[in-house]
Amino acid sequence: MAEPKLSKLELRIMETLWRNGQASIREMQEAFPEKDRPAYTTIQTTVYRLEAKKAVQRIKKVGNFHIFAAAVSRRAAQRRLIDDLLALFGGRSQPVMAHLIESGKLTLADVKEAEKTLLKLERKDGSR
Amino acid sequence: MAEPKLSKLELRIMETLWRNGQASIREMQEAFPEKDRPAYTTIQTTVYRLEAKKAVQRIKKVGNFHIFAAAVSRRAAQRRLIDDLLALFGGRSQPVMAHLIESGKLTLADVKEAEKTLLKLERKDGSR
DNA sequence: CCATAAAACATACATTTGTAGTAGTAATGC
DNA sequence: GCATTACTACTACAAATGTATGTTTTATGG
Repeated sequence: MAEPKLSKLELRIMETLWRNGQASIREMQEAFPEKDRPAYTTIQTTVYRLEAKKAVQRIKKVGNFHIFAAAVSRRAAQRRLIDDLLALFGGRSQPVMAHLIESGKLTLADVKEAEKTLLKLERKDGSR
Repeated sequence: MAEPKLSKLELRIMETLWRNGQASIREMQEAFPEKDRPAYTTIQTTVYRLEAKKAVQRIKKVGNFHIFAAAVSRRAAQRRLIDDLLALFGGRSQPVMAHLIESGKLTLADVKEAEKTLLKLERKDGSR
């Protein structure tokens, strides 16, 4: 259970923690757009679940409210997401790339950047 | 509801249909590795749900069993998956690429290929 | 024809996720 | 010091998903 799987809503909540470093339930709630903002208790329940999954932790109490912080990094969480998706594609990246291009979400700049990173990696680490 | 969202198990079942063109429940079930193969009725229930979602349809009856075929293409289903994932990243591909590289799943060849495709697209379609 | 085997169909149930209400408790404003 | 407000803790519930059992129907082999 290295990286717990996080749901959509859980991820949206984590985003506030990742961005701010820490936050109260109220702050996490208010980070949602006024239109279509879940109830306070909805966020609360979800944060409790995140806590049960060890994805967040309480770091202190200020006044009568608790302050939470992420216990898993954005990187790790995102990595988990992508690995899960990739598994559905039999671990192959190529179809994923193809779809990204198709939907116009992948720019040439993105690709150039990736290429640069890959070349750099290859130089340092032939073992891939 | 252009493209229904398909769950992990549903996708694994669809895979058989996409690959074979058509299949009976029994065939879909037997496509799973003997080790860790869901019960016949599990597949059946899931196929029925796929039918309710209009992702598969019965095309004929042979003997006492039905033959099903996919009613959504693999491409469309995969596209939906990736769009959903991308939404979690604010629609940006870059983080996805970064993670693919990090996990060693994206080869330089994949990137070169993507680049070629992109360049070709750009020439034909400046509106992107 | 009819017993049997296979498949269909209906139903059930646990877990996860999104959603929220309610009751109790703790700060805070005077 | 106490009313009001804000937050916590507990509970509830529906939809989606994975999983399966029980019951009925349909072919099929003799």
